[in-house]
Amino acid sequence: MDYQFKDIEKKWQQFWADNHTFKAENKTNKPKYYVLDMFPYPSGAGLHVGHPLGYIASDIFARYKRLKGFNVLHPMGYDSFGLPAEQYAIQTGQHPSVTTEDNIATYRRQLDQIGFSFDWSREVRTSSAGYYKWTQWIFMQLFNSWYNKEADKAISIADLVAHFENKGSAGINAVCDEEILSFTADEWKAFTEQEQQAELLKYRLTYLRESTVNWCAALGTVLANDEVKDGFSERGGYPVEQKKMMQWSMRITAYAQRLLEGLDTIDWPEPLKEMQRNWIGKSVGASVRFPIEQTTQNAQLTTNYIEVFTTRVDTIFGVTFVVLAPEHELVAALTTPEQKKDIEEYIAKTKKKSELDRMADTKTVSGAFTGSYVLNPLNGEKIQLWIADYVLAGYGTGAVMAVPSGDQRDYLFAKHFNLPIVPIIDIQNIETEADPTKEGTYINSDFMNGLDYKAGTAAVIAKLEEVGAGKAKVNFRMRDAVFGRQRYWGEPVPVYFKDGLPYLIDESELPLILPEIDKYLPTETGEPPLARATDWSYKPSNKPHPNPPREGGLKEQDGIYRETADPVYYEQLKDFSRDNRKNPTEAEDILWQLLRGEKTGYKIRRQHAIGQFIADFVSLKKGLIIELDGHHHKLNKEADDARTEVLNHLGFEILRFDNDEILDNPEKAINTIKRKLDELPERDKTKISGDQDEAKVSPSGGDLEGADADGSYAYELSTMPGWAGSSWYWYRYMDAQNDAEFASEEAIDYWKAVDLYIGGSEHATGHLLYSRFWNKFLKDIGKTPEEEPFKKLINQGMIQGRSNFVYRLSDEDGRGTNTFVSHGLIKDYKVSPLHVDVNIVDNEVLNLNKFKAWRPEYADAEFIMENGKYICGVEVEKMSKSKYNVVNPDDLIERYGADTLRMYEMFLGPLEQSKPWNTNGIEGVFKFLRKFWRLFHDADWNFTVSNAEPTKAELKSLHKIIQKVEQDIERFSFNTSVSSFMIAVNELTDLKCNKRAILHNMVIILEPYAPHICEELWVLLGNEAGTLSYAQYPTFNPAYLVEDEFSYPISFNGKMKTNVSLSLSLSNEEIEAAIRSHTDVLKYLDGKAPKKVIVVKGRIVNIVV
RNA sequence: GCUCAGAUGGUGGAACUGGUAGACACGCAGGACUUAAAAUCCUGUUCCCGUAAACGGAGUGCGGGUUCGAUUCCCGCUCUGAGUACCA
Repeated sequence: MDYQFKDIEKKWQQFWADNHTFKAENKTNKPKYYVLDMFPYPSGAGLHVGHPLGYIASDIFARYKRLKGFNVLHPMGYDSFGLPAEQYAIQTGQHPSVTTEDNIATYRRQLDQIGFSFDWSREVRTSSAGYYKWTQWIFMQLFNSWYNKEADKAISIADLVAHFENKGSAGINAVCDEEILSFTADEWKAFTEQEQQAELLKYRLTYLRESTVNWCAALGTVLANDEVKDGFSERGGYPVEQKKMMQWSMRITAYAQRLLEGLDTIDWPEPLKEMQRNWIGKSVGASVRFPIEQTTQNAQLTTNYIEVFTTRVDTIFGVTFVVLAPEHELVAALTTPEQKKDIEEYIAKTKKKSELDRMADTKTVSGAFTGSYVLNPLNGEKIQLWIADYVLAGYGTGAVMAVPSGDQRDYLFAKHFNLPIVPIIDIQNIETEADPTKEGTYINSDFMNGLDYKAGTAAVIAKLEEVGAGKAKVNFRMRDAVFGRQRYWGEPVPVYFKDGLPYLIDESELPLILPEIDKYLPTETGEPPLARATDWSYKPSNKPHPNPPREGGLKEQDGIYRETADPVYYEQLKDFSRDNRKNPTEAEDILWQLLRGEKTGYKIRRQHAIGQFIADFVSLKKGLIIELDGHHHKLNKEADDARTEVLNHLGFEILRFDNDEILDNPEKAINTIKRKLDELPERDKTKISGDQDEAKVSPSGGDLEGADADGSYAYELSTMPGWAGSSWYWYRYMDAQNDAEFASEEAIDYWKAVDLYIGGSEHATGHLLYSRFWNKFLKDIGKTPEEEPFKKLINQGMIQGRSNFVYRLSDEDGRGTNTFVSHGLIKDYKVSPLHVDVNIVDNEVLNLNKFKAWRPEYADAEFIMENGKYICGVEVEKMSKSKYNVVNPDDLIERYGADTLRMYEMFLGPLEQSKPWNTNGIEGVFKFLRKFWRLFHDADWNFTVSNAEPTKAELKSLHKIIQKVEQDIERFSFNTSVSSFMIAVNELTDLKCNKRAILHNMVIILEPYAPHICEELWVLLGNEAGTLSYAQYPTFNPAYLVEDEFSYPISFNGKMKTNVSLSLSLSNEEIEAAIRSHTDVLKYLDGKAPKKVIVVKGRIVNIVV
């Protein structure tokens, strides 16, 4: 039979699933190997061709390791808490768990048909209670721990309490908040419970504190730094502002040094390590205290010095002014009455500057003088105290000592405000700019004069310590990570409040189940969505948990729909409408072009907020809503029906269209709409209270301050951030069903750490850093054995989209015609480019019939072609629906099969390289698999293999590929191994080889790449089904590759001219003699004598003339 | 600005420690089979000169250098992509 990939692939996928072929055991006598993929967030769009790239690579590696005799753990799961499902819930009322469930089903179907060897019995979902129980549990361990600098590890908070009770705060060296108290054991015991808890909170590894956060009003939540791009949220692009809020934080800074050092012990791509190093941002320097001058001291001051951090403490005698950040807490107290106006104006100006302006404008020098002075701690010199926005409140101490001779920003500042510039190094050149050099010796520097950088720095630090004005210090750029957001779809934080202080719930109460709520937005007073929960008010008692697990389904759906929106909700809704308008779907856009303005005779608005909903299109006058059901709506019919009912109540008529109806025949839809509009009477507006556009909006921004103070609720309302669940999931795979522990000790001890982790570099400073942090913590508390969780990491490159264009001819008035010009001819015509679906273009040649069928208005399209073909234009862009360049793996599998897709994705280029997707070469891989299939079959497609002894040439081909593929897999060069397979099969085809001895081994080594076809052939060869995955990998035997002769390339002055075949047994002298007298060589020498002959045995001969 | 990665035919890419540049595949051109198309197979395909072959010349972003020999190592530059950004 011909190669029937569809039947074969279906058959074996079923077989693997039925027989649990890839189930990993937690204990065997085989060596273990753990291959991990970054688990996906199951988005509504499903997989595109770029997603599986890394999964295919890891699958090849996992299968290869199995064949090499390893017990392989290769699991998959879903990072299923997150914003998109929640956004969708807000807009539609659909419960995020339902959306998530649907999306996971799609992912699973798509993953299954690619033939991955995942052990699905270990699947995890971060949003399932059985999983987040342990995320909450880890949170509790962090809450119960503090970081002991002495031991350089996390220790139980109980030990800290014991120490306080015995010795007070003396002798504790902890990573903790700045403003800890000093007390004796007796004083500690005299503290109230509340005072003790407040003090302990300053030490805990997860703690509450007021911090400046990135608040995104549109999303109603706090975002992590890596979720904010240029002052806008990464997801959705909404504006983000800085805001103070009580927030859960994780003391990741306690681990800064270990996170930095650990990088040297792991096999990760250098750029990725570099990103983490920069993110951690270690700088070694000193902190120095500048006493505040007597005359400017006043009663409001809480200290009598300004502390700065510097990496160039050696330049202290070059300090000519000190600068505070405008937000520095001492600014007000240090401003003299004469300068008050200046300073206040400057601060006001700075505040107004948006994040964006500040970034765009790094050149303008600005600042203001406080009127106060500080003293140089080493020579008592009087120094002006300024404020300026180039000093950041969030880094170091929010104050710098300015050395204009050595720092360019200080230099510009000094020039601008006419402050002194003092050179301090003899060879410094400060004519036009600062000179940060460390060469030379010091001048104008008191006791340092004549010393060099190294000696000078040591001397200054010694002196500062002697006078108590400073000490050596290491500073990190990394901040503690915010660990909470005011959202619904995440892990509830297992904490309740007493007297305004957090306490853990009892461990036996875990999991603390996410409660049901009626809608997914902050409350009117700005509290997080969890405040809406009516069946959830956690009380720390022995009563049964008040929040039993949800039974699923949409039973309470009706409750979601109210006829009027509350003002906060409505304001949010309008934000979403705005965003929706910017990103219309294809069908929406087509319809909008036909409806916009008053083309129908009535004013139509699109993406307009009504009640609790956003209508796709609406005529407010006639009360007609036009809804377009995209793909996702189909999953959602119940919810849509319910909202139709509510809208009817409000006096609206609803027309619903399928996406395809619009795409296929927009004219028909328009006619239906027009008829309806004419038919309908004017809407009865009394049914809805007030016009929605004029709804009063509460000014609340969702501030949480004091939320617990009035006792209105006693439980934590924020949920954990997206990175919580993904910071430990690789341990759950080791023992996914365990209900007593996050994973058993035996399982963790067996699998230890991930041997190979494959995923994108976009997680460099998020997931990959937080995971290392939690891993170190889990090790500290004795739960896991390894300091680093991911031994080796490979970044797969991003797959970009590759768009195709057609060129529509314009008429004299510049309007588009229905004629299209081929790409090579566009310079001769007036045309406008239009995206065309890449799936109807083959090697840049447009399929004319498919194009005519693509859109009804192109049915009569005419073409100006070149050489009888219509050639499309090409551009590399992001893969996106609106650019019609999304290539879906489903379509390719339908046409070529999973084995071809797997091999083609690898053949595309080096795994780590980003590249545009291009389907052009896929035929070549498909042909290769057919050719491979044909080796086992005769001309009539009958399975025929010979038991004859293989020839020397056949064995050579085989062993060449065995060696090559092994080398390639070990260095993750999958593209070259695919090429080698093609070479091997081409050679064996030329040799007409159908020997069992050869083909048996070929099937084994190809299995990781193309498992389905190999399983089929394996059984045809007479082996037992299912044994291939664990077959004996063939051993490379170099004896088969030994040659007696080598065809030496002969080059003259490095230019290759000819070849001479010689025996490999000859010595260098014999080779040289043979070459010198060879007729071909003599011909090239043309009578001249060679100056020198270089012989590299088995490689090359070079003749210098 | 800083840090990192990269630049090779019409295209994706190969050349692993300095040793025959362009493997493998796509595309293209020509041919076989066929009434025809598809499929399949064969041949050619870096560029320039040349009808073709032989032969010759140029050639791995640009300019230099080291070397018998450089896509590979060194110096300087250009461009592209990614990360980061007043970090004291």
